[in-house]
Amino acid sequence: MIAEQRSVRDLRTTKPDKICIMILDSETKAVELPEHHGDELRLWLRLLTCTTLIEGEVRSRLRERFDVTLPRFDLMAQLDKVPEGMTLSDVSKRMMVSNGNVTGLVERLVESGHLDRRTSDADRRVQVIRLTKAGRAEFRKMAAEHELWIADVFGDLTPKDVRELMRLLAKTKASAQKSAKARAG
Amino acid sequence: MIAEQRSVRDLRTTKPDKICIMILDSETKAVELPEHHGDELRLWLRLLTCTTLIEGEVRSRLRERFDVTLPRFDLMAQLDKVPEGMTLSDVSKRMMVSNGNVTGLVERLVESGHLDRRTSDADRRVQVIRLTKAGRAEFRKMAAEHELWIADVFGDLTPKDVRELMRLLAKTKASAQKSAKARAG
DNA sequence: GCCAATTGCTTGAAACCTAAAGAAATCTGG
DNA sequence: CCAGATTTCTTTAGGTTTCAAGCAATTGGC
Repeated sequence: MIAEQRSVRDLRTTKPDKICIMILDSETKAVELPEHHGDELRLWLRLLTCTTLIEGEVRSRLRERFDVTLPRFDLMAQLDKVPEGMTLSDVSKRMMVSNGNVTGLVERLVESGHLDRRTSDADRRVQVIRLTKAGRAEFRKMAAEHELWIADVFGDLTPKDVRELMRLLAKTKASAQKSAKARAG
Repeated sequence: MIAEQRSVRDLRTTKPDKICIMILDSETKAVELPEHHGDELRLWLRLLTCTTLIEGEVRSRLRERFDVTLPRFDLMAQLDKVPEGMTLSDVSKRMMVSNGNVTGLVERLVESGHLDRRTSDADRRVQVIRLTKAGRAEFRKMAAEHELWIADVFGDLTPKDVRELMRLLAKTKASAQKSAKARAG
């Protein structure tokens, strides 16, 4: 079982099982490792730090300026893109959160008048939700500022940096999806 | 109020308020926008997608293999780096979560025998927490597999990709911190 | 038509998280 | 020394989140 877990893609080409890799990192010092995965781990931690940092910043600003939570904003953002509305399942897939989570979130947003919810005629299991007129207006106001915040957060990156990051993150996403699929499927 | 919010770094050097920027992006098509922030927004969404994807994957595997949650794993990871222990405030700063959050998290980990907690002699407000022997042993086991999962998740990236991502994310982090500080400070 | 599997959503329990307020200990400038 | 500010941690209230279990509607095979 563990042996299977260890068949990491990195090592597929190396045949023996006990190879030691000698790494000379001029910036720090020489390190010797049986398997060299430290870089990926550091990369992951840095990715996580960036996201957490920015997410916290956006969360604070949304609360300060509009007294709204990030999940609500995200849900409204999804709906803004599709005026004819979407099902709860669609939302949960797009937001990458659990189904039960969306139920509660939608409940509160319907309650506050931002969302409109109706049972589908074709399939009575399905709930279609849309932004109300008021909900859409409020979201647009928030979204406009939000875009400026984000631009500011990434303000020190050159256009080239942005393009390069986009490219590398696309590659990362594909790699991660492949890895997730390999485990589950 | 809004006017203040609009002083985005990008635009600081431009004096008039209604400049239109003409951007010729050879890869896509010419676009004309009063302010060009769409790229940053897309970048942010992609960053968030990557992190959410990987985080979900790690969360699943931790639960499956070790029946442990990600926050607990993260907390133990922080403590593993500092054998002599740290204060709750240290932990909350490092993990970038609220103070009250750490209180509950630590409570449960002390309960389950993974953590050891004691009041500091020098300052009786301070609680110092450390991994117990059992806690450390269990963490090391989890960490070893975790490192392989992460290597697998980033498996399709070349070493050069990894280096470049590290560099760009470092720049992103610095930019985001500067932006956050400018708002708060 | 009928039964089983699937799909869409809801519910409930436990954990996680934040912001804000509060309690206790310590520090600091008279 | 001592009152006020600060620091450290806990508590509280309100949400968010996941997972698992469950219900209801639909679909597909026979």
